[in-house]
Amino acid sequence: MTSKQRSQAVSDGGGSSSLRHVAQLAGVSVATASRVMSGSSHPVSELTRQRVLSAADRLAFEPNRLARALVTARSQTIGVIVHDISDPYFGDIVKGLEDGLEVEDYRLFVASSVRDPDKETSYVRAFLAHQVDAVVFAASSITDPGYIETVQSLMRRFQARGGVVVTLSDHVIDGHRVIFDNHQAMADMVGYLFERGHRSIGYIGGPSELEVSRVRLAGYHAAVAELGLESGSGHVAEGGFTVTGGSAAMADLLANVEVTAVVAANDLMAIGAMRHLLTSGKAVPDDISVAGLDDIAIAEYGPVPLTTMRVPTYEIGRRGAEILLEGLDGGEPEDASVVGEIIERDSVRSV
Amino acid sequence: MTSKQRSQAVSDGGGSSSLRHVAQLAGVSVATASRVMSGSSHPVSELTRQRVLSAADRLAFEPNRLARALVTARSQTIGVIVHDISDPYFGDIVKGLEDGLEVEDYRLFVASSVRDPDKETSYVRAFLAHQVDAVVFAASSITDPGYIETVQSLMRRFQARGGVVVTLSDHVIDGHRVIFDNHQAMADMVGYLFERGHRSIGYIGGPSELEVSRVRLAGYHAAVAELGLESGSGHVAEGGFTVTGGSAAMADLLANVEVTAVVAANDLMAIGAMRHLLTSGKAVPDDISVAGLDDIAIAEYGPVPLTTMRVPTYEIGRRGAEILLEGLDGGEPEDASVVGEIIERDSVRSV
DNA sequence: CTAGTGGTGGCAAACGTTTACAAGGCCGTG
DNA sequence: CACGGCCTTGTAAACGTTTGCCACCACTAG
Repeated sequence: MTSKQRSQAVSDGGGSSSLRHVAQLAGVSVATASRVMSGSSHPVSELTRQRVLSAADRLAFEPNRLARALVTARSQTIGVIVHDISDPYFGDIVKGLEDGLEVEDYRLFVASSVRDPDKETSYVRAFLAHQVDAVVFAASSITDPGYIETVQSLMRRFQARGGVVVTLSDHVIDGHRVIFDNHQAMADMVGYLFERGHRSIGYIGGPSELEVSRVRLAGYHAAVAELGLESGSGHVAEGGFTVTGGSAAMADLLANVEVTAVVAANDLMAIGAMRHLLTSGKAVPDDISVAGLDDIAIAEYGPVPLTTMRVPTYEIGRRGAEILLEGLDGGEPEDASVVGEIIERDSVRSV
Repeated sequence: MTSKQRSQAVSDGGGSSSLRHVAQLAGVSVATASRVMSGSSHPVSELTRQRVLSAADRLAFEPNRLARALVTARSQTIGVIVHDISDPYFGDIVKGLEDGLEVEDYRLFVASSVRDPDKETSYVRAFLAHQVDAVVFAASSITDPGYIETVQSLMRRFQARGGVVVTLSDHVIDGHRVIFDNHQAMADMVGYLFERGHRSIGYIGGPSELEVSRVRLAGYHAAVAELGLESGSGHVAEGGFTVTGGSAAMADLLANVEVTAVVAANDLMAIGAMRHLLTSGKAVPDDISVAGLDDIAIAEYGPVPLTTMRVPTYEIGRRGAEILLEGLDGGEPEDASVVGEIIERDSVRSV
């Protein structure tokens, strides 16, 4: 035994031990130790198996996943891109992913792009460098030509060498998808208001740079047209996807047209709209009804409990995980589709 | 050139390329290629540097971080344990960590323990197996003896081999800390109510299994004693850390004692308390003032905008990142400390 | 003209695994 | 008694990097 070997053998209580130490202690070859620790299908006698196991136990051996990944070309890690992890919308999705992936022992890298194309591509690159087995885009596309081209090509190469990619929101990249139909959701919400007797329905839209804003607005227009409702450019106002954006847009709307109901592109804006209404002396829903879309946590506890449509974020994550696992297994999973549900609370009344 | 080599050289547009391909294309050794790609201090002539760079570019070479980590013993990854990533409280912290770590190019593993000791230890083990450079406990301790012992010993070994550990919430593990003084925060909030003229202040507490509940309750008691306020067992009620928990506790409190103000262990419970008050015909703040603690997003937009104390979650993450970086650099960073700030909104009035 | 020096480059080992291949022992069968 | 085969184990190469050590070259100085 060289002095180097001795010092390692003695490191029992200190640093991390390798398969070599386990093998040594058990009196077998590294190969054999590997076979029992990795659950290989290669047969090992019960006696030696026990010896290895107890040696591993005594050394508190934990296999080095990096080394394993290097040879198996499977890292058991997955990269997730979100817009912003502090946004519960994405938090829920990530949670769903986590739960769905847990059984298979995958670890998640999470990165917030804050909608910056450069950041996002750099994160994607980093994921690839870390040899993730899959990357999931939880957030919808950024509409930047350079970004799209780069990520597109990166992902193609990735897929060519066996990588799996799944998108959880409207995205241009090709990969497996779980789809929430924002167009239909908004149209349904307008339909719901129509059924409650509303005939003049205003729309408070989000920033047009975001794919999801456009899709939801299109859903509103489609429903209005189909139902033959009043509409004109005065019926729609835009603002940022925030409470203050919603307030401002509500003010614009009020200045132009008379409506009995308003639907907002998301709940935050709906809450802003309510606040503006309330502070300017109008009652919700008695004077004007307000509906949102998303069903974020705040929705239930706002100034007036908000009627909205729940988008099943957690479930989106779960389904994403299923698809991902199937893809990783070499299967060709079908895209999943997920539907919303209108949550009736107090901000809409029948007329 | 063997056929194997050819097929790899040709894989230009397909799979990922290794340093060997780059070296080959540039007509240099792998060692030299490595030196330019890794920014080694070993000198390389400008000419060959350019040759390597352009070869790397043509092959879209991206170094394999796993292989690098194996030899350098630095993975550039960090494991983060939270209670629940869909909880914006933790989302904010993680965001802060992300932002603080971005410049140094670290990747984050995130895992939600959902306060399950077994899950949490298994995640910690997994992080170690993936050779993270640091682990951060964003969530406070789970009070389970077996859990504590296991994690304690795991972390000691980890630190012994150079790993960095930082805790962002009351935690028993030793490591670097960023501290938010929950005791003081609650005492300050009681003091604030006192200054507003309140002399009979009720307390709505969270589940006693959680360290943070106990600490905040202790802060309340300390302040009440120091200020010489009315108090008795009737003045405090407990419930889950949720809106419904807050409602129920509020009902209990009302049954036992008369108060002019109530402070809740967190904002969710404060909102629950307000809802109970409002639905049972009492006005907030005219009949009873309500204060919370945390300043979650909902706080501002609740039934009545909530007066509360902001705990600077994002900043906690940022500071955690700084400490972590310093520790990784071999330094001995001091613990950081972070303070709250009372946010005055509409739920408290002076009497 | 030779020896020393400094700047570049390559060889090969190492990190901790997995796994193809081969080899040894033992048993049963012919 | 010899041979084939199965069961178990070991040997060594491989994954893609980094890095210690050495070698080479061109200069410069004596």
